[in-house]
Amino acid sequence: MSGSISQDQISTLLRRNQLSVTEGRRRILEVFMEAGIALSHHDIEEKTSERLDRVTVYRTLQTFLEKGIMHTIPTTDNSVLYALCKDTCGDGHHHDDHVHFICEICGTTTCLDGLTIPFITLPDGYQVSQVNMIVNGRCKKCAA
Amino acid sequence: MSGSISQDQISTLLRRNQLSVTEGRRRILEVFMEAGIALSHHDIEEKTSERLDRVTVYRTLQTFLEKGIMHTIPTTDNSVLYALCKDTCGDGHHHDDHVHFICEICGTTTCLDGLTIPFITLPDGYQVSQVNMIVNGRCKKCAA
DNA sequence: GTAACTGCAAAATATTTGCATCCTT
DNA sequence: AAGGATGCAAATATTTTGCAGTTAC
Repeated sequence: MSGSISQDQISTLLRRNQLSVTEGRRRILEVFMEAGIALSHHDIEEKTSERLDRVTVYRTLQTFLEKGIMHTIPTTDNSVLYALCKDTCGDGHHHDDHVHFICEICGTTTCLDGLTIPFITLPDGYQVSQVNMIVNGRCKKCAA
Repeated sequence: MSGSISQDQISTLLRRNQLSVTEGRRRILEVFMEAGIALSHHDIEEKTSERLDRVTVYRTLQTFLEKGIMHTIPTTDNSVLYALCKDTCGDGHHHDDHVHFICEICGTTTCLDGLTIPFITLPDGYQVSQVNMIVNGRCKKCAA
């Protein structure tokens, strides 16, 4: 399972974001890549507790959010999930507009940055600077 | 200021949602109607501290979220705001799709339920059941 | 070697729960 | 009168901070 995750990929992602490669950062990225879905802070703590202190998890996630490597996604039950954005991993850049797709069956979260957010017509005089969409539904696998 | 907020309006909203009219619920709705913007839990506590216990604020907000009278809105700094949805106040119904507009200048939050969320094209086979949009920008007043 | 990351301990905050009392209908 | 809402006290949980030791480059 973790064999499919390349350490090179992780190192590259970190370096592209001007971050040193450390145990905490590597481990947290591994967890996200293995999971493939958005995780709560609690989930992450659980999956890293053998190797990382809770405080390191807080600080690392904070760093990742600031760098735009991860994003937070609100849930309907009023909690927050952390998601690794795939295309961000690729190019190390942070985009302003985001579409997150969350599968209601398997929980898979996909960051659809490639998707163009359609123009919406707002009341007269309103100016849009940033749009975030959260799309809930069923992913390809679970739709059938 | 609070003179412009009708107690009738508040009572009606509560009754439409099968909720009894109590001090805590009335006071919290007043605060939101006076403010006109989305508020953090901390804001709400502050504005009600003279009359309500902190625990009542927690329980009342929870109730309002369950009834769909209010919604939570994630912010870019990873915290959560509570917003009273205007059209929900009107008809007492909860809609699945939501568009929230947040003015980056004055903080005014508008729940644009009347707005039709445009169809977005997702990867093959994906099914959409609910969409939430958060639009950041400048409201009419602040755009000029 | 130096700057930055990490773990530990502890403080500060935030949230939940139990229960007795009061209010709404 | 009865069920539910509220306040208070206290238990939990969450998040932040300071500092000393360790690691990455």
